[in-house]
Amino acid sequence: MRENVTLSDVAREAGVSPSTVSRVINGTARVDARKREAVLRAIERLGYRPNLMAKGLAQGRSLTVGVVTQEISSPYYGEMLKGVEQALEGTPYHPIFASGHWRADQEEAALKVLVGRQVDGLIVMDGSVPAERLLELAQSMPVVVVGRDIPGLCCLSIDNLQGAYEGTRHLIELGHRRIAHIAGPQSHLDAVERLRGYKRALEEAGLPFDPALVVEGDYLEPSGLLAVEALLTRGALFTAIFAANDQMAYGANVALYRRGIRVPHDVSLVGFDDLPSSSYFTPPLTTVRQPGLEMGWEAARLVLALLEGGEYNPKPLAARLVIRESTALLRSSGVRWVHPD
Amino acid sequence: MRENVTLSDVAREAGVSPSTVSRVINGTARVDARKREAVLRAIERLGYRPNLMAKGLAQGRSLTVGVVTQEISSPYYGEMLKGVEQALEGTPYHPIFASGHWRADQEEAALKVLVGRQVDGLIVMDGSVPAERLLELAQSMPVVVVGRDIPGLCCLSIDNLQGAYEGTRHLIELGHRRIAHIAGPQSHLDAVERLRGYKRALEEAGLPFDPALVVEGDYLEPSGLLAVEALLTRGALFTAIFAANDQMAYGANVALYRRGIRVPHDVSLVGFDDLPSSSYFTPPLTTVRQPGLEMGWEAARLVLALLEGGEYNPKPLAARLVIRESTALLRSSGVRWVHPD
DNA sequence: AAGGTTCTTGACAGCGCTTTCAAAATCTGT
DNA sequence: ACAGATTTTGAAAGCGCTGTCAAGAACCTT
Repeated sequence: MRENVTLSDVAREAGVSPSTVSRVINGTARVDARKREAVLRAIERLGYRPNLMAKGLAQGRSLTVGVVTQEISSPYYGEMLKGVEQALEGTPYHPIFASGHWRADQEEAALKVLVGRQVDGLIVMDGSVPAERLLELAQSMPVVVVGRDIPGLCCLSIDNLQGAYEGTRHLIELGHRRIAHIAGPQSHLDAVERLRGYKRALEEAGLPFDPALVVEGDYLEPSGLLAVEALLTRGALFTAIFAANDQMAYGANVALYRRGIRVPHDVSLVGFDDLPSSSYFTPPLTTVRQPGLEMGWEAARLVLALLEGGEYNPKPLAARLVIRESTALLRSSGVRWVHPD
Repeated sequence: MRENVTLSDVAREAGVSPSTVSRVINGTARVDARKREAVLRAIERLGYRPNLMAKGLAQGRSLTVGVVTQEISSPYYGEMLKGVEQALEGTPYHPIFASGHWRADQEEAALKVLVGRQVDGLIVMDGSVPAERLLELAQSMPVVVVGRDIPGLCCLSIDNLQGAYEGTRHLIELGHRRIAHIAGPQSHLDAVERLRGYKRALEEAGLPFDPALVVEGDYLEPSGLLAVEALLTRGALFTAIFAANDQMAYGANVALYRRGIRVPHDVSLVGFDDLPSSSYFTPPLTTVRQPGLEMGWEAARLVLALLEGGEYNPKPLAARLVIRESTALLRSSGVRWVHPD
């Protein structure tokens, strides 16, 4: 097992030409059975492993697909990445990740890194790179976008408005009339869609929209906590909260816990995403499930299809309400309004 | 902005030789100021981006470091990966990930993929690839191992025994005498160390070790839930639980919640890891913090150092108890033993 | 101004693999 | 057994870049 066994070493060992070795490895052409055997044995004996970089250079492709996420450690992206990884398993392709950290400039940097590494295809998750930039990239390689809708590009996203609508609607059906909303950053399309879904459900139920009941967060836990604090100190009256994602719902829950406000006894809480940990939350969180793993999977199958020039119709992905234990009927016996201190 | 601008294109455009272009790009030798300018302008004008695969082939290195995790979507590894990513930022290296899914064969497959992609260095997190295999790999490239101790290799790990000892100790100091332990899979060294830490704390306090109080889980939430169920149905008496990781603590908490057993009022709970979500758990979880991000960071700095042939003394990383709200003094007024139904 | 140094530069040979292309080997049919 | 059709095979030219090497330019020195 020497240092760097190359294809030529194998060729010499097997007594054939490098071309032949290449052919048996890739199955690109018929090769006499005896020679094939000899080659395989030589490969075995030498412990040969093809150099993918050389192969990539020669073929003009790298057998990698670039994935731009916002934050690799976020549980939400974690699921998607896992989906991508799974979908690519068994194919010659391998994912390579880069994070945009929710900032357009960092996203652009991530794209540059991936392009420089000659990725053959690209999956872009959320983010705020200009659409034109993505369209430009799409001219030279397959690009699929998750979580945004860009005309002219393969996009994969759920109906955020519909999901938020259902989450809010669930609360209304439980009898809640004053429902607070912890919104996501309004610079993100999905966040504004969720806010719209919330409004629509209210409207349809004939409930007034009260701006004092919505606070904007940044999709991270602390902002959920802060949002509830804000709501409480400004004296807002509410019996339920619809958070634009699970992480903010977690934060909200802690704030409520600190005030001795019990979920769902005093206040019902619904999130959005259904992170893996949400079913182990206490109480298990009612939430609008966003199929992260499936989205990652479908995105990857899609680039693969584009790469091979084939067709692939991604399964429609829908947000779906998952009712667990953080929501309950509004207590009939007189509403106990939550108030500051 | 043409399709594939190569270095020679730039050379032609700037009226110099390819070598010169290479030199100004890499700063490998002095170049006349005027020519340098011309080259830079040409690069700009043509929108040239170096092909890293070609560069890699020519230099015999890929500028990538391979990272073997067990599960890319796990919050614990998420933190470590983020650390690696951060540490590599600004260097010419980029991480490339592959998951072992807690199975030796898959880990081996992951290693093969990474080696085939010519990674220049390797970070292996936990797992059960045989030590000899890693030693063998270490002969041809820098290898750093996180979470295991392998003589002859750069290893990074915390003192699991000490951490578990402190977690258990904390419970004892709060007055608890009957402390259950949800252990990790005993096939993993860290899990057995944590069990040992638990035992040592007990022993030191003169408390008996009761095998009926320990249940083995698999580090995932459901197993924590099941463990508590098991404990409860077998009639075990306990006032506190020390779980070998946070995820199992989450599961345990749900099981307790379902039975109407309140944390920390009735039972105190401590976890291990301090996942990002643990401080937003309800109640915020007391846990033994394992500095995932720092571990990832240090591991990456370490391979970098090995790669450059430099020296790097990683900061010592210690597990440290983080006291939050899931643990409380044993209620003095008569212990209310928890029992099945 | 000539000889000696030191810099700057371009030609060229790879890195390990793929992929024509045409020669060599094998197989047809008669 | 032989011309012709059909494989199977190896030589060779890249893929885009780096790095050695020796030639040429620029600088000294006396």
